[in-house]
Amino acid sequence: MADSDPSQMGERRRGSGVKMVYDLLRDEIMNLELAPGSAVDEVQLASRFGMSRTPIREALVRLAAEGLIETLPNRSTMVSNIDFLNLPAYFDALVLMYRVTTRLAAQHHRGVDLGIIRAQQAEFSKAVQAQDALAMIATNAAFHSAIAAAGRNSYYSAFFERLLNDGRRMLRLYYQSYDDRLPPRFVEEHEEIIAAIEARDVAAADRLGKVHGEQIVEQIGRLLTRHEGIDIEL
Amino acid sequence: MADSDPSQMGERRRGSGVKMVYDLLRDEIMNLELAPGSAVDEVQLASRFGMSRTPIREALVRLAAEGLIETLPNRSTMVSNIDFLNLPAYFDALVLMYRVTTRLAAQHHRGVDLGIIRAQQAEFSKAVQAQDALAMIATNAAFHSAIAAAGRNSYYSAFFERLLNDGRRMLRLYYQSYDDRLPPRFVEEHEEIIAAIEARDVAAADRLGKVHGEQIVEQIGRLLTRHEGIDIEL
DNA sequence: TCCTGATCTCTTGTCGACAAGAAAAATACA
DNA sequence: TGTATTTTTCTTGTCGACAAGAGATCAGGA
Repeated sequence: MADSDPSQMGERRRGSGVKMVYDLLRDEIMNLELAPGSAVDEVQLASRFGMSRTPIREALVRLAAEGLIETLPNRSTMVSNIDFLNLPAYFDALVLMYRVTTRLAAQHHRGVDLGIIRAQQAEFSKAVQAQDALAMIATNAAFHSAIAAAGRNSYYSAFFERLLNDGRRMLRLYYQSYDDRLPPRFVEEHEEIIAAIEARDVAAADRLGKVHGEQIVEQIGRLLTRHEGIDIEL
Repeated sequence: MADSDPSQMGERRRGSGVKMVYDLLRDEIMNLELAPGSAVDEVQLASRFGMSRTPIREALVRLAAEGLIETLPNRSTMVSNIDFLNLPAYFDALVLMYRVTTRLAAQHHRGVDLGIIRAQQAEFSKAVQAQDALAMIATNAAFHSAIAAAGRNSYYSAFFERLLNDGRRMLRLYYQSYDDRLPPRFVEEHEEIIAAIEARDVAAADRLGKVHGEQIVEQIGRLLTRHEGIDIEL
């Protein structure tokens, strides 16, 4: 909330400014520190970061390309609202990508991948024990991102990553209202997923990915909407 | 190829410049009028479009966000190369999205959708008869985009659209070297797909989407790489 | 000839200033 | 008091200029 961050005010390397602004705003938006619908002012950001509007603008253009902010021509820029109308569609896509990425990881993972996945799972487990909702959401996403990376399909990875990021805001909203408790079952399910991947058991990976995804959908979606559930054989 | 387009040089509405540059460059890149690897110069574009570098830059940032151009820091900007290494991954994703979008269209399409889809199919058929490869690629993509839109899942639509756009460059390359002939079978398959959607036959839509996707993969992929083929039940 | 270092050139990255567009505020008028 | 119209204000969109980085070129020495 400080007007400016002194540690960032010194000499900056040319080109680093946009990335810094982009990363920071992205985090603030996804963690709901910047509320959906709240205004994003270029000059304000410029003075906050001690730079001109040009690099700020570039960061905003990138955020807009990802759908995280919206611009009203000539008028204003604001943080995108969370689209609850499309929630069933979102859940369909999410569950399918859970399945596909887990399945591909079982097929294509190599030596280093399991170590990375296990490290993310350790982080996730730690966050669950600490009841830290923000960390749970972030580490859960990182865990599944690592699995997607092991699947060696950059198209799926990119799409999945985007879905997870979109979901972070909704999940945050959910956990905010339910007091940060999350069933330890998720931790166990993660372990089962890891085992299936390690055993290269594609069918099990697929099934576990589906169950795990639907688990989360159940938790969040039941209250908000009737979920249809696509039933597709891969 | 003209240095500048006089019809576009008059008074422009504020904000329309970026869109125009973005759309045009996007088209030129996807139609291979701008070769992969070729340089993209900001000042050159600025003089070509009769505007300053700022709006050009914004358009380029957006193209970069979509992966259509790549930026070497402080040095240069160029049209992205086509990634032939990831072709199997690309085909997997493409076939899956063919299936998913066709299937969802069979489930969720409404009155207006079929008309739009049929219109696109008519365009496609016309392009095939005219042996116009560029038009075939574009109208085929539009046909499947229309189907995806009828499926009412914006996450899938956006992802699929992106895959189709990525594919346009590869397809163009392919047809360039094979003298623009394309089996009329594709037209028939499109008809079958429309019929399945209209009949709300989800299983048939799924199967036809898969077959149709694999058909295209076969045509293009066989020469370039061994295709693995994901076999997943939806 | 080949390596090393300085200089040059070319493109991008950043800046401050100004203009345009749209909403909000203020004013005029019945 | 209510409404139409003008003015103000606030934010974004665009511009031209300058600086920095990184390769390319060139000069000098072995």
